[in-house]
Amino acid sequence: MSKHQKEMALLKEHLGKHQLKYTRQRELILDAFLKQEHITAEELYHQLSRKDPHLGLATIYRTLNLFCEAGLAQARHFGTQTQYDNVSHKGHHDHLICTECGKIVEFENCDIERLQEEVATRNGFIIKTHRLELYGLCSRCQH
Amino acid sequence: MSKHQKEMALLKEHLGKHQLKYTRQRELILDAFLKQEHITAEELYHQLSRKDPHLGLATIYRTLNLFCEAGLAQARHFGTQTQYDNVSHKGHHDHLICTECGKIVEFENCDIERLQEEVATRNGFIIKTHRLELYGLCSRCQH
DNA sequence: AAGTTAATTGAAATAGGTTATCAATTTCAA
DNA sequence: TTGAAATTGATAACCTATTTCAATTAACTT
Repeated sequence: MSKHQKEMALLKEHLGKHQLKYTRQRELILDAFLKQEHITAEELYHQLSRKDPHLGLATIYRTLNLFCEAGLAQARHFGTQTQYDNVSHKGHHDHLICTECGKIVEFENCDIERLQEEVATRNGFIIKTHRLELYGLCSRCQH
Repeated sequence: MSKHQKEMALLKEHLGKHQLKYTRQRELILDAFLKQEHITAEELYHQLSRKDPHLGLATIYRTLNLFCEAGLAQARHFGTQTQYDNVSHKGHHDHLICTECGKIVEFENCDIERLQEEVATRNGFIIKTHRLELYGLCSRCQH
């Protein structure tokens, strides 16, 4: 009895619609992925290589991209790497970043998100995800 | 007599503070960069290779990164490439990006910016710059 | 239950964008 | 003008992500 019934059902639905197969690897990767809020392919690869040393990195990438198409994950390019966000973890958060010391504070602001929706609607867009980063100096670095 | 006195002054100030030198290449790249609203290193390379065939791609990358440090440019990762935004282009603008066709709509929203300031203040930060990107589907790609 | 077909996998090669290396050149201060 | 230090161009190296391909596996058929 898996903990992720809903997500697994979603995945199976997507697989069925596209003549894709439900494999041991996809199940393994799904379980590991859903425990995270966001993760890179590389990190997931290392986590899983303990359980199954033969699982290839290419399979991780292929499967994470599959999750994106199935609506379970969302890719976000952050620096040089791609973060795969777990969509079922609804608390999306934004970042305050100190350019001096690198400190990162996460925050969430409903008012900002509402205004974002307004802007999108006004331009005919439907937002699937977003990124907001505020760069500046934290209290300790202001001198 | 360059058109970009202000930006050039900013660059020279940064160079002076960091024991860096003002070179012919940096001047060339600055002039070309400031004519754009945003551009990739590759694109800039091709534009400039007509004027100066010996200008190397590595120099473009180095210089664009320098501009980021000097506060003239801002890097934005889109897909596999990096867009360098011209900060001096009137009023900072944010982006609505279609994940399907790549269409980019620029917008500005004072209310969002005000809320950002509030969040920063609440966390003891002083914002120097920010980045807001909304990803989704444009009106034409919603089917 | 065995056979068939098409999707999937792992390993390695490849791709694409960006950065590091290094000898030669250029800037800038003395 | 000279000399130390930064910069450049060419290319190699790097890193992340995708493609290739033969072997394997899932799922449908009989």
